[in-house]
Amino acid sequence: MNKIKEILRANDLRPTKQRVLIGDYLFDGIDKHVTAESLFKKLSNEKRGVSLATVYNTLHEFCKKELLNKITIDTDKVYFDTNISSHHHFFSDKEKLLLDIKSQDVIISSMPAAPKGKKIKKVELIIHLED
Amino acid sequence: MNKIKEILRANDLRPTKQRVLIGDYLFDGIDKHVTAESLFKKLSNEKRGVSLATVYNTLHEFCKKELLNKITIDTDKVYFDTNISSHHHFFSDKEKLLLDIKSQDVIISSMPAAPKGKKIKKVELIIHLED
DNA sequence: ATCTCAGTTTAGAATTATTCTAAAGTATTG
DNA sequence: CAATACTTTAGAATAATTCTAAACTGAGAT
Repeated sequence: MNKIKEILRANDLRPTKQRVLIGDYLFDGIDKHVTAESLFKKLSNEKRGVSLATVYNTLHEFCKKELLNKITIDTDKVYFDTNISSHHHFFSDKEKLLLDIKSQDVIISSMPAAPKGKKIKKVELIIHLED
Repeated sequence: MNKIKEILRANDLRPTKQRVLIGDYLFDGIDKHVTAESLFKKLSNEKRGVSLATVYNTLHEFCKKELLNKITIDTDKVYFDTNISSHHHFFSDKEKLLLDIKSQDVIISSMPAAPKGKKIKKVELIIHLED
């Protein structure tokens, strides 16, 4: 029994070869930050490849199903985080390196109310680093 | 005496027509969020225009001199904030609307230490909104 | 004022992540 | 197995930004 296939079916996504390949890599139990490009390169080594378009499609589908967390911190690349529990990030602008912050390490003790007619979807704290 | 020229000179930037025009608009006392494109359009109405390349150059120079705050919240546009005091933002992903949060409305009572060899450059809290 | 030159502006080309398109392939259901 | 709706894919299209190299200009020296 392939865990990924279960997950895909549970989310109304057909377990195609490509999705299983991508899912197997992303959800192997180790938290990861990937970009479309990094994931594409990683999987190009596999015998059966996946096209870049499919990598994009799949990342977006996984995001929509909340299997991945999209992080837009940098203008020229979108990061996807396999850790979907609430947590924040360090980001080194120079190396374009994204690091997790343990959730207990940040305490936000006061937050504004959302503007009228809006709800809070997500709170994202980014600590930019320099040398 | 033109205030912008003073500011430019104080920051080792020659007070060219274009920089003065841009500075006059940006630093008129009213906090603003602009993108290169929005600023370019705004200034195109003026009699003497400014090229898009110059808008980009100038925004980056102003950022480097810390006259502006760069906000990268969205993959496809960079925002520049004329309010350089420490504060946070709401962002509506749907309308791509950026709103200031009054600095006293957010209290971060616990923060992690920076990783070894790094310093904290900037702390950015973004509250994503939905309807 | 005029000259000189480093600093600046500019149009247009180049770059690059991402999205789109439409044709070919495939999983699922009956 | 056949029908069909969902997927994948290569390559084109898009769009913000950066680059390039030529023309222009501000500021100090003469």
